[in-house]
Amino acid sequence: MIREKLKNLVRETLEQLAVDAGDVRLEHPADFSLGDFSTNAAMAGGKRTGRDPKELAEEIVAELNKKKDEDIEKIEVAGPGFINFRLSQKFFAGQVAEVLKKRDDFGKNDLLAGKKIMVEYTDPNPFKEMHIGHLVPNAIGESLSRIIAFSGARMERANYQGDVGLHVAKAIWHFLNAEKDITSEKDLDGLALGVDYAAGTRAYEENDANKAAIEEVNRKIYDGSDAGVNEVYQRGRARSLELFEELYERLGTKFDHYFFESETGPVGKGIVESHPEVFAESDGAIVFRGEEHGLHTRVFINSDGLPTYEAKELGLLKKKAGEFPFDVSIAVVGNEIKEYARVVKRAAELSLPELGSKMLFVTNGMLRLPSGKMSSRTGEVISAESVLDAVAERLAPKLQEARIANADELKDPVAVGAVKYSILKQRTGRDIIFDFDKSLSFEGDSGPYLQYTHARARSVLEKARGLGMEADVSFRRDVGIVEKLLCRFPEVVERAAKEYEPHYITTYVTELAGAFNSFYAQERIVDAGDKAPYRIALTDAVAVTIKNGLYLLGIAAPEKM
RNA sequence: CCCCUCGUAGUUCAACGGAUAGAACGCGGGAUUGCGGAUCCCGUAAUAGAGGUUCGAUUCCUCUCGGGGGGACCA
Repeated sequence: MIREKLKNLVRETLEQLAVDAGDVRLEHPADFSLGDFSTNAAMAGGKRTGRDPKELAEEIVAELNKKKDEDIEKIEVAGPGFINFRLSQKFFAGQVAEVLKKRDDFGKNDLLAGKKIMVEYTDPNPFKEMHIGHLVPNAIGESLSRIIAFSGARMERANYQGDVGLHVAKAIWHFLNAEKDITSEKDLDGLALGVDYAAGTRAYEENDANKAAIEEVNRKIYDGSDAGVNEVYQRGRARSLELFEELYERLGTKFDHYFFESETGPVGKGIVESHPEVFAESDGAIVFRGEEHGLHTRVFINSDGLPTYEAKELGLLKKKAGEFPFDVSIAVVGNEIKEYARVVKRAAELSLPELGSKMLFVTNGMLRLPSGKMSSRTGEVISAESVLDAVAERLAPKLQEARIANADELKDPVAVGAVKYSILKQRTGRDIIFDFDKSLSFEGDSGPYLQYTHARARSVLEKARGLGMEADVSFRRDVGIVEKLLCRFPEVVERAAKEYEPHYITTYVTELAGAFNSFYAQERIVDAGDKAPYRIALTDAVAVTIKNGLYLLGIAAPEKM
């Protein structure tokens, strides 16, 4: 890659001049007019050797100029001592050709080659409906998965679901208590979608008799002693998982592994019990003394002998490794888990040393409405599905103008894209303000903007093809921002993979789409002039890159819209 | 009280210790009636406060103020 080439060139020259500049760093100047790459080597070197940075920069440039090849047009000193590189038209034209050669593979890199990485995300609870909050880890996890795979790793997706616990008991108790019929489709769906859970929760808080009855059901779920409970449990659980699958499909996710708390609990308990040197007994519970590690103490097995979230997490880690011997295990979890996760990781490092060090948590914030948290006016939790439906509804009028026969088919891909974009446009870990009226306008900085730009480019290409015009990178215009941005895509993907941050891709694709739209407004692509073949090639390269970028965000790229 | 985290245009977000802090929405103005106007162009406006480190700080350190999360049997 050109970056490595330039870096080596600078390194070599510094060595030759006997200048110690520490770690040589190459970056892109903030302004395209300054050049394509710049290094602060002279400033760093000047400091170490006590020399004037600008003077040293001139000396380095003089030496670099002797070595430059046809990819480099100009090397110059600017500002307080930056050395700026300007690449040649020939280089950029070559890059456009490269994009067209690689097509769907453009942007792939080998940062994680040879690594096995498991990504766990979404993590809904059976017997409850997936809510608006699940959209965040789903969008982040799916995007991370694709970025990681694009960076050369063998990646597998995992989903971890809470199929046991008090929330399940509440749902089942209410279902039985209300004498609902498990063979009724309507009752079954109500159970799966959290209707009984909500009512059960109210009953639990209402009086002690209900509370005791629900706790009794909870025990029966654990020991499987009651045939009636078992049947409702099994059917309800199965129906929940089925409904989740429908939503995963709509969102564009397909998991390779499913883990359940009913399985991780016993495994986790076993791990805790077999490591008395790590865990300690306290007030009838088994805890991990986090204070000794600058953290806080947490209970792993409660005084009833049941494993808590923390112990289950250890069990999960072991089960994951059993199914897929990973080098890194990433879990996308909510911010509120952050502090627990640190304790769990430390405990895992001590009890499962070969696995604990491979644990990594990516945290995500909440999806909030501007009015407050994530519930609607009535206080009901907003379901993930209703959010997508609402966005799709908003799109309907605009899609009437779409250039495809069945505009209805576009509703979902565009709605999902709009929602995912608003989640992935910002750094992970912070709350996302989701405003139907403002932040989700489909103009400017948005998912539909990217999809529209892609469709527009495809449409131009189709027209060119209809006229029998061929792309050709050898007829070039003056290189513009579009070309310069195009060849940065692979390094953007690499950075996103290195930092586990999808938003770098979002920012980049938006910038590229903007640059292309400006280009489109200024120059006619398909015309009789001799520059048309190059412009067609450039348009194709942009379409390929936007499509790949959208893919990495988990957003569809329709041919028309 | 302790730990973590975040404070950037009116709003929602960017900025790998670097050059004039960059977009979008909003607001104001405009686009030779030519490939898709869900577009493009111009303008408007910001680093919470005070110190420190550095040639250079939105970024690192300290304190203050403000928001969010966590602090033993729920996740």
